[in-house]
Amino acid sequence: MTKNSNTTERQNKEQEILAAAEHEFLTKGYDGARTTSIAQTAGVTHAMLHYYFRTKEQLFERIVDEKFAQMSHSMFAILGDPSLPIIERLKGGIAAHFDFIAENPQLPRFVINEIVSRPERYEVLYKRAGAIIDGVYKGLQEEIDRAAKRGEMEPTDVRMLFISIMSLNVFTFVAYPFMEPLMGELMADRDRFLAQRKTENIETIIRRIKR
Amino acid sequence: MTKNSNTTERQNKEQEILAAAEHEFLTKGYDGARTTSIAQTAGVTHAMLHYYFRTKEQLFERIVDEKFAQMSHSMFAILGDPSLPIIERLKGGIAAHFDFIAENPQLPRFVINEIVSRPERYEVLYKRAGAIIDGVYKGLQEEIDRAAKRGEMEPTDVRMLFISIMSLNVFTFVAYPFMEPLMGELMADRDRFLAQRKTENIETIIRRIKR
DNA sequence: ACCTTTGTTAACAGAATTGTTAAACAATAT
DNA sequence: ATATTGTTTAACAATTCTGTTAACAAAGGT
Repeated sequence: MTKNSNTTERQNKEQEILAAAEHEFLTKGYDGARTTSIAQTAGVTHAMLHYYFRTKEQLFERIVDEKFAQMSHSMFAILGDPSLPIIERLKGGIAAHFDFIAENPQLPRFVINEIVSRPERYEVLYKRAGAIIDGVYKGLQEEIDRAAKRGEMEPTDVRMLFISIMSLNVFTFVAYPFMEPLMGELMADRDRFLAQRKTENIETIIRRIKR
Repeated sequence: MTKNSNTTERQNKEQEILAAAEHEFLTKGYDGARTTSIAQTAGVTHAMLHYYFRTKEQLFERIVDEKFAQMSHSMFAILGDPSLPIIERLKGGIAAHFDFIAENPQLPRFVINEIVSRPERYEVLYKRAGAIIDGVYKGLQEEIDRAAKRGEMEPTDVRMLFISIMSLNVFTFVAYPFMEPLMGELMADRDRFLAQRKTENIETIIRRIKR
């Protein structure tokens, strides 16, 4: 075997472990996850898992970092395309956010659970994030203020608007397993339901802000 | 000591354990919860906890049963007062639902996590719940259809409407610890923020359904 | 060919956690 | 008073899980 195929194999194993860990942590959380189960899914002995990632904690942090980055990515998606008129921009932003969460449906629940169970850990991270978000959203707030002055839309607090958008988009996925058995045929066809839900969420928000 | 004061003490201990267990399970989940920690919080030895509730599993189920009942209660609150005109009825329903969750802010996250982590367990429960909800909501759907025919509101699918209401109301609390550090002064005064959020959610839904 | 580095395995150690038990203790009824 | 029933405690058993170690294998560089 050449050097190349070897490092590839090594990377493969690392990736296998990471993939298995992602699935395990996202479905069962840190406490419910078992390193032996992750190793088994990845097709390696559990000693190998420790060889590659030292501890469960460190493996978990790799996943957490990735998921926090994705979560922040998803939130920025709401901002939409600044070159579009405000209403179109928001429509696009809501849709992009929805699609992103649709591809990572377990993401919000995982991130929220993690924050709830160990808030201290993320205080530093949050201080920075809060400042960044503050700055970025300020721009949108100003554009909204101008549009409102022109009478194109209701005066609106961006932060409240964002909470509403996230509520509508995120809840659909966070609560999916809870709602699905209660809703009968409505949710039977997942793709159809999600498409309906996306337009519904856009419609709901637009009606809220259009004058 | 009389027989009475004795049974009272016993009930007190049981209640103490249950209260401690509720807090532990709701904040940390089943896997993260520790029976020793519950016992300590309740001020009893951990052997006593086993004496009263046999196993962690059984103690957990006591809490789950209560929380599922509360969750179902909260959802029925959305139905509102049938004697009111439809718009007023919905306003009241949304507010009642919001207030209920506000008093049990950890409830939805707990119930959803439980369903996600062991769906099999609740299949039976769900079959029944699905049928009940189906029947109850059908009445509201008919009233909405009549109001729509009279031109008082948009034609609306009750189930979609319910998902939107739950999204807006529930997300506020599920994501509270996640959003709070990001939102600066907006969420600094919790009571004020919740009051704002409640009227915002009502306004959002009403605008969606009013013609 | 030899040595070093890296990867792999199996067995095991340590810690934490749930659950049990036997015996002491308290309350009550007869 | 005493038997009975229920409650409490402390010690311990059993299991599960994470993390380590020591021996071994493979590969690469010199």
